[in-house]
Formats: sequence, C-alpha cells, structure tokens
Amino acid sequence: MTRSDPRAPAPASESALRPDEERYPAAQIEPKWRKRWDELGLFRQDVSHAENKFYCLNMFPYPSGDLHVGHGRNYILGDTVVRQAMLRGRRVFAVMGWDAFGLPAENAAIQNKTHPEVWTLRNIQRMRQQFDAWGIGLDWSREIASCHPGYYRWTQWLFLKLYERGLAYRGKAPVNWCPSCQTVLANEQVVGAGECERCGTPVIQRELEQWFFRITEYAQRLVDDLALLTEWPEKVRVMQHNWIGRSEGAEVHWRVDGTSEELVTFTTRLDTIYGATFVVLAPNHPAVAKLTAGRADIQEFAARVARQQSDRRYDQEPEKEGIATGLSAIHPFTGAKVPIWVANYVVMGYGTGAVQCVPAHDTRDYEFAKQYALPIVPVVRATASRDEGWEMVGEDRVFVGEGVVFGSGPYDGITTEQARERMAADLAQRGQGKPTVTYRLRDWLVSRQRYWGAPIPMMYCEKDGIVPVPESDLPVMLPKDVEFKPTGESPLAAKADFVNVKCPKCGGPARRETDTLDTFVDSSWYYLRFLTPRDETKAFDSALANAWLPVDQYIGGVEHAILHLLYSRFITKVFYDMKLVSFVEPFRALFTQGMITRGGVKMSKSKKNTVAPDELIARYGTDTGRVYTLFIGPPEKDAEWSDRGVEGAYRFLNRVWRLGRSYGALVRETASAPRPVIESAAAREVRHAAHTALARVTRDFDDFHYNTAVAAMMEMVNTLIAVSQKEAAALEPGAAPSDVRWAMGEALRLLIFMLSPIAPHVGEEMWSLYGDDTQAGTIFRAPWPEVDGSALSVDTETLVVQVNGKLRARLELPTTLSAADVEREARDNPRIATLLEGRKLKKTIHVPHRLINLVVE
RNA sequence: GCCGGGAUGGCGAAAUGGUAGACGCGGGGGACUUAAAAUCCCCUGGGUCGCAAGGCCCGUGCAGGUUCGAGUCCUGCUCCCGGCACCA
Repeated sequence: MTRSDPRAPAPASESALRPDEERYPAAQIEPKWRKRWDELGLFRQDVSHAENKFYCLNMFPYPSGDLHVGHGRNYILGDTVVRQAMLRGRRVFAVMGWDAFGLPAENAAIQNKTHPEVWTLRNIQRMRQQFDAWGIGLDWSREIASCHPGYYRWTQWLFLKLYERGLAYRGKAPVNWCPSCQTVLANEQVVGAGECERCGTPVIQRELEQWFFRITEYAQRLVDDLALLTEWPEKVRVMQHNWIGRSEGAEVHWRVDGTSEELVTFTTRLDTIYGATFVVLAPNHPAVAKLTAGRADIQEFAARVARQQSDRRYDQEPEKEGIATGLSAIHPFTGAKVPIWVANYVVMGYGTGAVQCVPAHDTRDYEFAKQYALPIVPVVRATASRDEGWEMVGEDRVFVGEGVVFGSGPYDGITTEQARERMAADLAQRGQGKPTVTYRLRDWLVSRQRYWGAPIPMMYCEKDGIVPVPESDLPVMLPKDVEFKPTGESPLAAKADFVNVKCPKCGGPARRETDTLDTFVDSSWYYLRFLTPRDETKAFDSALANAWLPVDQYIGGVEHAILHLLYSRFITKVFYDMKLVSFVEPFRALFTQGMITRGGVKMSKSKKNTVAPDELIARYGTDTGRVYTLFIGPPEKDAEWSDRGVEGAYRFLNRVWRLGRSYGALVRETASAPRPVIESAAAREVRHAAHTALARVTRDFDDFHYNTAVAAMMEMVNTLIAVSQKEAAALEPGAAPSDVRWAMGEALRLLIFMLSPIAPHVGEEMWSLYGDDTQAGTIFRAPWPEVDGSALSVDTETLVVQVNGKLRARLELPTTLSAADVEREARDNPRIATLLEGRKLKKTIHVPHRLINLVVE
C-alpha cells in the first residue's frame, strides 16, 4: 500500500484501511468548513446587542502583498482567542482592515509603473485570500481600508477637529528628514542610531514649516493613565513612560549681567544651585545669536556644533567642547556672576536649552569643568546612614546622589529634597523661577511630502491666511493622475487643478495644502470605525462605541509599543474631551506577540527567509500550521521556525484523526447513555486524562499559554492511544457497553472542544461526524464543557517521603487515607524507620498529593 | 549610563515554594513489513555502584541568604536581549 496523499480526495476504499494507515485529509475537508462558516455568518456580528461582548482586534496590517507564516502567527493567535471566547459564550466582534496608505505603495509604483492604488488593492485582495486560507474568522462585511475616500474623509475630519481645538498647528521647526524617502519623519519614526524607521537611511535635520499635533498637551494624562492599563505588558507601559519622559524640576531665571536679557534654565537639581559655577547654552539657543552678535568666533563655533548635533549618529558621545561667551549671568540666590558658555553637550530639544552647571554634583558638568578649568564647588554631602550616589568620571569620584545641603546660605543643613522645595518656593515668590515639569515627548509632526496619504484638509488664502476646508467639502479627494516621483515636495504640488482653489471665506484665490498626513493618523482611530464602517454621516457612532469599546483584547507586534499605541491613546483622549466617547483608553488589554525567525533573524521578504503559507497548507493543511505556530513556544516570545516541528504537529493531528476514525462513534453512544459507574482502572485513567487536560486547557486559554494547552492535549491523546491499545476488545464496534467505552466517548467529545479553537477545521469535521448535538451546524455554537472535579482525583498517590528535606523514599498510598494515617505509614516504612531511630521528630510537613517531610534534630 | 526582560538537556521549552526537565523536535533500540514509508512500544541531563532488580551523588548563569524544602523568594554579581540616552 502506498502512502495516502492528503491532497487527493480519499478513495472509497480508504475506510477499509487499518486506522493506523490513515492521515488527516486536510485538502478535502478544510475548504468545506470555511465555506460553511461563511454561509452561517458565524463571524457576522449584530452590534445592536453588546452584552457579554468581546471585541478582539489584531493590529490591522499594511497590505504589502504576500503574507508569510510570521504574519500568520499573529492572526492565528487572534483567531484562536476569538474562537475560544465564542465557545465560552462571548459575543465576539472580530474584524479586519488595511492600513493602506504609505510609502511602499509609492515606491512600488515608481518601480513597476503601477498606480499605488492598483498595487494596494491587488495586495489587499491577495491577503484577504490568505486570511481565509488560514481559517481566520472575520466579519468581512466590516472591512475597512484607510486609503478609501469613505475612510480618509473622516481622517481629515479628525484633523479639522484637532485644528478647531487648537491641537493642530503649523509651525517651523527643525525636523527629521529622510533623504531617501524624501519626506519628514516623526520623532517616533527615527530609530536606532538616528535612522529612518522605514529604510534605515541616516536621518538629517531640516528647518521646515509643517503641521503638528499638540500631543505634548496630553503628556501628563498619557503618563497618568498608564496606571489604568493593568492588562498591558509591563514592558510596553515602561517604554511609553520613558518615551514621554516626564521629569520634575524647576525653571530658574538668570539676569544677564550688563544687559536687560534674561536666561531661563531648567534643572531637576535646584538643591545644588549654590554650586552652580557656570551656565551653558545649547548652540542653537536663540540667546546665543542675540547676545554674541559681534563675536564671529562664537557664532561660528555655535553653528558648527549645532550642525554636529543634528547630523550626529547616536552610537557614541562626542568629546565635550565649549566656548566662553564672555558674558555672565547673575546667580539668583547669591548675586554672584557666573560665566555663560556655549557647549555641545546641551541640546535645545529638552527643557529650555539652557542649563545651570554644578560640576561638583553632575558628571557631565564635572567633565566639562575639568577640561576648561572652571571652579568646582561642592554643596551636598552624603549622610552618614546613606553613602551612595557616587559616580566615577575618569579617576575622580563625583557625588550625584541625595544628601544634606551645605555652603548654601540659609538652606544649610536641610536635605536635598527639602532644599528643592524651599528654593523653588522662594524663587517663585521673587518671580525668578518656579517648579515645572518637563517632558521628553515632542509634538507629533504629521505632514508628509508624499503622494499616497490622506490630503491635509487645509488651504492658504492670501487674505485670510490658513483656512480649514469646510467639513461639508470633505473628503478632499486624492487626485489619481499624478506623477509620484519623490522630489522633496509633495507630488500634489505639481497639480494645478488640485492646488488652486477658492478661499471658502472670501472667495478669493487660495492654495491647497499639498502635504499628506502621516499614516499613523489613519491608524490612530480605525478601531472606532469598524462598528459603522459605511456611515457617511459621521466618523463613528458614540453610542455604539461606548457599548463596544474599549477593545477587550488588542493583539500586535511590540514594534508598535510607542508609535501607534501612543497616538491612539492620545486621539482617544481627544475624543473623550470632545464628549464623543466615554472611555479614556482605547485598548483594555494588550498582547504583544513575538516574531518568527529563521536562521535567527526576523522573517522578511527582503531577507529571503520566509516560509510561504500556501506550500505549508497544501502539504499539511491549515490546521497543522495553526497547531505548530501555537505550539512553537510562548506566543509573546520570538520563535525559530522548524520544518521538523511542523511534522510533529502533523503527527499529532493525525493521531487525533485516527482516534476519531476508530472511536468517534462512541461520542454519540456516550451522549445517549447515562454515565455508568466508573470501575475499571482503564476507564478511570481515561477520565482522569480527559478532565485534567480540560482543566489545564481552560486555564491556559485564559493566559495565552497556547503552547502548554497543546501539550496538555498531546498528553491526553497519548493516554487515549495507550488505553485504546490495551482495551482494544472492549472498544471495538459492537462490543458490550462498558465504563471504558463510555469514558472514551466522553474523552473524545472533550478533545474535540479543546482542539477546536486551535484546529477549527479538524474540530468541525469531527464534531459533524461524531458530535452529540450538531444541530447548529458548527461546534462554535455549542457550550464549552465543564470539568468534572471528581474525575481529577486519583485512587492512589505516590508520596515522596523526605527527612529534613532530603528525598528518602516513595510510598504508594490510597488517597483516602487521613493525614495521620499517611504519617504513620511514612514512619513505619523500614527505610524511614531506620533513619528516625534515636532521633527526635520535631515536626511533620504534609503536602497533600505530593510529599511528607519529617523534620528531625 | 538609566529603565525593562531574560539565562533550565543536543534543540524549542514545562514546572500555585514541594519528585526539575512535562510536551515536542532530534538521537538510540525494538515490533510490524520481502523492504521502505507510515504506525506502535521502550530508552534518552551528567556521574557513579550493581549480573540484575534497583540504588547513590551532582545538576536550573555565578556567590551568598531565608526555609524542613528554592529553578521559583531575598542580597550581591556575570552575561544576553529590548527600549531610551550628553534629558540637565
């Protein structure tokens, strides 16, 4: 007999084969069930009822074309979560959309001379098929694409709303510019050592006028509300916290000696100000130009260093360099004159760009002071009880910790913490400073000089200046016939009929904004759109949103830990302030899954290390791929792809399949018969295996531990197969009813349930063939089975007997024995008895079902 | 440098403070077969004693500690991964 080919339809003679020669015929059954789910509308959700709702969302993908198994892992995980929730009676909402604007489409368009839209829509179609091939259950009637005018109209609306609220503004600022993508980037899109997130090209700085969203206004709330996100990974919360970078400190005003100018410094260590021996300005601080107008050497130095700062690769810190301005600042407490310097180690982008320098208590200032022979004045000493906070600068120790202040006039003797408070209060009283909070977070730069994005709905009128497009005129349609070569200016700028418009205010000539929106604006609100995806009257429905959101489970890659998640949180808070939603956070629980690697690196098209799902599915079936990707390891961790591992998953499914072929009929037999008295050891073993597995799987599903859930099922299947071989006669068709038959039927029924979220096609097929109530036409409408606690217990237990924690003996005892009996048995054991002889027993520790430990002197 | 997360067999990994290595991969042996494939069974951390049944010792990155008992808790390190970084 040749091996059966799972791709070929099974010949009629197949059933005549010995069960152990059969394989799970994936190609024959899997498409059938996908069609069935579609017919039943299994994943269609009527959103008018939201009780017991479960909104599960995978981050919507960029339609880049082919999906590989690495992508598959994300969606398989999400689908398993959804199906398991469905089995447990939740009203699931599972949807999919496309983050369809963006650079790759444009780059592909330039390369292949295809319009970005054509390229994008073709990819979407292809990916939709792939989702289907993986058996991902989705309500496709709610599909959205951010490049569709029906969607981006509302992205533009969002922009107008932010503009109305003063949260969108046009400003000139040094911005990150990618010379390869020919566009500006948000701070969040600059990664690694100052490289473009997309293409890896080193980013340079340019001074440009651009649109920004005032996310900094929400910095405090974005920090505070992290505390609400208890079901987010700690890692992501910390990353967001660091990114926002809140630091508490004080603003200090310094008069510049001999001028009417004032400098404002920011410090977190106001307590050390009596040790401030100089002040440093960032090279591009506005005061530098103003105060040193006549000094070409300083101007040149500042210009050179500013350029270095902006072009710098972040991999190493440059040597400290500075130049004295010859000017002095008046110390706000002592009235002393301290020199003002310009140096390369202070940046304009944080705080005020001006810093008080206390070389005795700051390593950077210390290094600089040493180099330029500036005075070092200590004003804080460590306390006797706590001598920590020393750091090394070369050979020298610098005290940067907390302690007690001295040499600080009226503040001598108080702690650094007290000093910070009192000094700030005193400064505020004199109008020379105040306590402030500074954030690392910058405003969100949303302009992009590229074609394939949502046009920014703004105009520039000669008379009225910046004028928003009236809401009723939305969408500002993206013209289709455009040259989209990157020139550093939006391709839209070259289209006269797009650019030249009438001012809605005065009717005079106006120019349209030609930049498009960052695609992260598109994705900052999409989770709200799925509820009313075709609504032409509003972006989303508040009542429905309040009923269905926040998203109960959000799933995606950790690479979005900052960008997308921060922006979405921000936009949700804006909607909250607009009273459009009643919640402040969009995603209640977040799960960040790991990547699949091959050869140790992330699977990606560019690295040519992908595994195509089509081939895998053709050879082993979708469910094999699903079982494998969930069994590969904990889903939050990266995992290395292994073709051998796939074989293992396939073997497991085949074992399940053959069990069904051999004993599936017992499921119905069991269902129609009351549970007999379970007497035989074999029946007890089967029930114990089945209910233990059910208990573990139920628990593991709740914690995303799909790898151990599969392991639990494998163990159960191993037991069933072992018992089936020992009890072959009793299990044969037509044999007399018995407790083993009943137990096997029950076990298989439970197995079908446990397996279904992970291998839904196998589950459905087995349920339809053997299930005890297949009326609804799908197992996913049947209720999840209950664990029978009595089946979990065993008759005897192997107790480990220890003396003083050392393993000494094993005892096989009935579980019905009382603790006292167990202890007597342990002490009566010959080996233990000899150990106890002549020693005094101090106490006995009895851990039920595990061990007994006798503690002796 | 700061913050977070890790480190367990040949490999991916399991272990509410209670028999470390479940489950899977790989490896070895056996059954079935003319043979192979498939399937099924047994063994598989290291060392050591024993003809054998079966023992014993060591073992979760390193050094300590708490505990009757530590992969798990505590203290101090080492290394790896991720994030941020002259952030004042």
